Amino acid sequence: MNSTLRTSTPTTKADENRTLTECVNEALRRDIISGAHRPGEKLRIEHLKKYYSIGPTPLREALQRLSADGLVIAIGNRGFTVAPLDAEELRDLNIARTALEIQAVRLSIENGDADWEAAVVGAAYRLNKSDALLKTKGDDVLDDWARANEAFHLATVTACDSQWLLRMRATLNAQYERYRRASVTVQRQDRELAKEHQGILDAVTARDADRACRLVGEHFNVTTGTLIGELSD
Amino acid sequence: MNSTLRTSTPTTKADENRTLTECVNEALRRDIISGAHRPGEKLRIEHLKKYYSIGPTPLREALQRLSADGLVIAIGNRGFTVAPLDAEELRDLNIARTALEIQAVRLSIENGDADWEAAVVGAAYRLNKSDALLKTKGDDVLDDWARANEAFHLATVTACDSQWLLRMRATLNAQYERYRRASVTVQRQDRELAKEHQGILDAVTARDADRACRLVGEHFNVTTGTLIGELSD
DNA sequence: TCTTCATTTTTTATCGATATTTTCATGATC
DNA sequence: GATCATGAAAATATCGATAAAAAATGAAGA
Repeated sequence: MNSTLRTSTPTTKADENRTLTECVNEALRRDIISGAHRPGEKLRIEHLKKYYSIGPTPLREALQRLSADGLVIAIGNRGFTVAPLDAEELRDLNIARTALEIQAVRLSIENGDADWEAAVVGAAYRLNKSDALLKTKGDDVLDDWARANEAFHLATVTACDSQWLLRMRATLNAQYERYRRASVTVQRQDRELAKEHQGILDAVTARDADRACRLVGEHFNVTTGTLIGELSD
Repeated sequence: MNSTLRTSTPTTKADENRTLTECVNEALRRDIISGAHRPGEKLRIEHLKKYYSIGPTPLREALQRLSADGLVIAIGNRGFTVAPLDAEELRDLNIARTALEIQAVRLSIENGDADWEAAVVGAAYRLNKSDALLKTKGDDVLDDWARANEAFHLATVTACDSQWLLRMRATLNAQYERYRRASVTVQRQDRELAKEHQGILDAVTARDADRACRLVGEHFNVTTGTLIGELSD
C-alpha cells in the first residue's frame, strides 16, 4: 500500500503498518543526517512533494516533528530549511552531549549487570574488526565503521536505566552525526581512536566510573576539536 | 486576522505574525502542562477542532511537534493522546533533568560574570517575596510562586553558554512541571524549600561549583521524592 | 452464554484546491 | 542614483472532502 519513498532502503516489513507521515519523517531525517539535504538548504514543499512522491500534509507534519528535534528550522510563513552547521554550535552541542553521556556511563557502570558488560565487550570487538577494515577505505566500510562506533558508545550507556537520558542523548547524537558526516577527513589516525575506545572499555570492565567518565569526556573533546578545526577553515 | 484560541490569554501583540500551527501548538502545550488536558486523555481531532476553533491541518501539525517533545503520544492510525504520568517515569525524568541542571550550574559558575550573579541574587530575592506570600494560599499566589521558582533556577544556569543544554533542560522541565501540577499538596514545608534555595544561592555567590551542584542535586531529589510518594498512593 | 465473523459507525490520514503571505521585479518619485 | 511604492509571481498555510483504517455493534453458530 505504501509506495516506497525515493530514498535508498527497500521497503522494510515494518513499513506495512506505517503512516505516510512516519515514513517521510524517517526518510527526511536520514537524508538530512546523511547530508543528502545540505545544511541551510531550503526545503520547499512543492519540490519535496515530487521528490518523495507524497502530498503536502504528511510532509508538513514530518517537517514540524523534525523542527522540534532541531534538524529543521521552521519559520512562520517562510517555510522550512535544514538547520545550518556552525562551529560555535558544535562546541555548544558537545557540551550538552558530554553531560548526558558521562552521566549515562556513570549510571550504567553502577547499575549494569554481567550481560550488559558482555554486550559492551562484544560491541568493542565488533568496532575493532571494523577498525581493521578501515584501511581499505570504501564508503560502505566507512558507514559500517560509523555504525559500529555508535553501537559501541550506545552499549556503554544502555544500562543507565533512564529512558529520558537515552532519548535526549539520541537527539543530540543525531545532530552530532551531521557534523561528523560533513567532515572531510572523517577520521584522524585510526590508532589514536582505537586506543581511546580500548581505554574506555577497560575502565568499564574495571567498573571504574570516574576513569570511564574522564576518558569519555576527553574522547568527545578530541573528536569535537578535530571537527571544529575543519569547520572553521 | 488570527482568531483568538479558546484558552485564557488575550491575543498578545506577537500573535499578529504567527501561524495557526504555532498558536495552537502553544495553546495545547499550555493546556497539557497545566493539566487542562489530563494525562492519558485521548486527543480527538474532531473534538479539538471545535475546542480551539481551527482546522485539522494546523492541529495535527501542532500535535506532531508536541509528540516530538514527549508531551503527546502519537500512534499511527490510532491518533494522539496526552502522555501519561507515572512514578517510574518521574524517577527517570529526574535523573536526566538533574544531569543537565548540574552541568549547567557548574558551567554558569565558571563562566558567569557579575551581571549574571546579580540576576541570580535578584531572582532569589523575588522568590523569597513570593515565599512569604505563600502562606495566604490562593491559586494565583501559587502560580506566582511556581513562576518565581522556575525563574530562580533558570537564572542559575543562564550563563552556562550552551543553548543545547538549555534547550534540553527546557524540554525536561516542561515534563516535570506536569508532575508538579498534578501534585495535591503542591509544596512541602515552605521553610525547608526556602533554606535549600538559600543554600544554592550562597554556593553560587561563593562560586563554589561543587557545593552548588551537590545542593541542586539534593534539592531535586527531595522534591522528586515527595512527588513520587504522592503519585504512587 | 460465549465466540467468531461480518457489517456499520467512528476516527484517522491524506489529498486537492483555495486563500493568504512573502518575495521579487518594475517603475515612479525625490 | 537611491529609495520607496506597486503589482505580479511564487510559496506557504489552511480548509473541506474523501479514502482508509480501527472500533463498535450485532447476528449467527457452538
